[in-house]
Amino acid sequence: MTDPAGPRATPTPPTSAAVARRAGVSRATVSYVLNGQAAGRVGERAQARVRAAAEELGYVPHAAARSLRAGRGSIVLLAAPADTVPVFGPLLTRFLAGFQTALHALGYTGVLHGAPAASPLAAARAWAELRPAAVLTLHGPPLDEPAVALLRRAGTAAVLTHGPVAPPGAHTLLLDQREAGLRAGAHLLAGGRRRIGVVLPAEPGLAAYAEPRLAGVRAAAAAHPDAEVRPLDLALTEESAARLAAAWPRLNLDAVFAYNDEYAMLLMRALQDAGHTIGVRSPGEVAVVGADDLLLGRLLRPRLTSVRAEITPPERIAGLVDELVRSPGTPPATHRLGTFRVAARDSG
Amino acid sequence: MTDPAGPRATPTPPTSAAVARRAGVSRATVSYVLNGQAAGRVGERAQARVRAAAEELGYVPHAAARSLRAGRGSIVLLAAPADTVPVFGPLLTRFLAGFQTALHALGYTGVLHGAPAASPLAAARAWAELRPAAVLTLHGPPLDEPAVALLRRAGTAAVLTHGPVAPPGAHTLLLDQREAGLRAGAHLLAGGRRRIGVVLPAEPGLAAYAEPRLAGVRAAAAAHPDAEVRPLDLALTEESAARLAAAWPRLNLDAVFAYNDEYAMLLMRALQDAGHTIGVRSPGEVAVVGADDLLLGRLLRPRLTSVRAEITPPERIAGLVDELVRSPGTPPATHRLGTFRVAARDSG
DNA sequence: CGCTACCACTGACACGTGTAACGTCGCTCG
DNA sequence: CGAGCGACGTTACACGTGTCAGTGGTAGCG
Repeated sequence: MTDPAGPRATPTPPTSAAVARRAGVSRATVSYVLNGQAAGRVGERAQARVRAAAEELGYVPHAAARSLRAGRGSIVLLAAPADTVPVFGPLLTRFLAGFQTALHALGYTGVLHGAPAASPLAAARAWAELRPAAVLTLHGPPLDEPAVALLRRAGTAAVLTHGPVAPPGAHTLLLDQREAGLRAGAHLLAGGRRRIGVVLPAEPGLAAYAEPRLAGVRAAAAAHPDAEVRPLDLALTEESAARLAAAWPRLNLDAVFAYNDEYAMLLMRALQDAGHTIGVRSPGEVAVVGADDLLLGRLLRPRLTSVRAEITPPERIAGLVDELVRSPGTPPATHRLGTFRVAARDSG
Repeated sequence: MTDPAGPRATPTPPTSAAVARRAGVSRATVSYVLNGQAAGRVGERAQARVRAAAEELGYVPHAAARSLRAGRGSIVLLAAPADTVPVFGPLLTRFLAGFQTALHALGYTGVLHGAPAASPLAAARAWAELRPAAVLTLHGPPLDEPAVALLRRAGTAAVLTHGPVAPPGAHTLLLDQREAGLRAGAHLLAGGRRRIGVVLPAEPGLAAYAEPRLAGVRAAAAAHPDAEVRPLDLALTEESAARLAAAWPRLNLDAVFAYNDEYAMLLMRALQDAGHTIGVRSPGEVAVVGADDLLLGRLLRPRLTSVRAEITPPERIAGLVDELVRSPGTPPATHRLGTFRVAARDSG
């Protein structure tokens, strides 16, 4: 373990004891000063000396030691199985940035960890090792019961998971995917469409989203006795889209709600290439509605109609997390993560 | 701090001492067994008892205590200023997923942290608190000298930062953006184009990439005395693209290399809407080359030509990190993160 | 002058873990 | 029979931090 090659390979980070020695005070005094507990306990001069010493040595407190002592850590873990990370859309990444900033302001360290998806329990173990103050999932398969139990047992004060309903002990972050389908379906039905295809992505991580969206469309269609809803499988490749477009005449549909703007654009282009017309002006056209309202959806012609999630401001969620961490007895509840709205354009 | 509302709010996580009590052995024995150091020290029966007890209690080691004892932590920090996180493209997120999995296999915990961008030094402080085994940046403004010094002083064994050249003490991860420009420029020149516009994104975080790409195009043009290269500003909005398209005739260009497929598509659509033709078949057409080779680039017509980065497999980078962590004396060097290649399609 | 109150600090402990050093058996060999 | 020796465990310390309980010393007050 001792490496003769390294000259002074790891020059031992400065500790609070080093700061104390340099400032000529005790270690306790250093701690009080650097944590703002010095009022009425430590004189001005001593405080100044401590601060100067800390600055000169480049002292940075050791988070591990601190959270060991404090009993609870200060890190907030945004957990995501590794294979779902690539799926992160611009919406989520934008939220993520704001969230981490907000957490920082509250004294936490927000961190994103994509564990290997092999076993969800193994992932939870890896997360539990960090003894995070809170764990949230926004994406991918939600935490299951054993995972939540493990985390709770490891002292995690707040566990929040997305999905329709969280296992016992965990709070629910609700971005009701059903609502997305409901809005899209209602929009298409109001436009006179009755035979609606719903694109289900073939990518495995996304089924958890696609199912409730499909259910939402079905719920919207229930109000119209003559409406018909049919699921369609589509992978994110040109070949897959071409296959679906080739089969289109047999399907006898007049509208599609795609899982995503990307899927929508892919399919729309394939339909156009197969000779179909996209839009809602005449009954012969195919109406297409996507989701996420990507900028690129406006580049195709006609412009893509899209269901957009309006996410709760990240500061609000950060505040919620803080609250839950500080009063860990709070009974689990459901918290809205956002709502959906249709951005109507030309395609549907 | 004591919360009367919480019944048994935090049921104190099980420690190795609890496992030891339950198994009827000492704490040291537990440690040996659970870390695989039991060969020849602990009998089979005792090992079995320890493992069973750990399982029953749901014991998970406390990473903070462990890294406190070990001196160095096991977390590998992927650092990114918060405002650059939304810019993560599919390439990087895909890399990220594989990287975290590979790190996990090597015994590290890979974690992504977007610190508030306010002060780069403050961000480095936040990172240093975690005493990570390694810190890398792939994106955004690279680490500067004080940040690297702070991290090194905090005991971080390996600091790797992207960008043309790393500050002293840090390794360089090279994804040579100049090369992207070089390839795109060479491709356009080989296709007969001579007056090349280069799109510089108005978004602030991206200047660090855009500059060297521009330089690369200039370098490619240097071989042709009659070639001309002109920078163009463009924001990622339809209005900005329309403005640029309106000014197009005055610019007298016959090709564009855009920062990104997104920028490329945006501009391409705006040019088309302004009556220009995209392609390379006739001299009157405008050749467009993007970057990143997004699937969506193939949906527009003509299909978008693109410069694609071929990123080093994440396992390789993870192995490199492990190597550097284990022999911290290694003098800083430059490591290739990938190379660029042109995916030629119809637009340029 | 005695008592209290306050100030400016310090000593010491606990948090959970890994591991080097140190027993304690039971057995074998000289 | 004692010494030596594996096999099997344990005792004890260190890591860096936060904070409770003191501890002198000085000043205020009756």
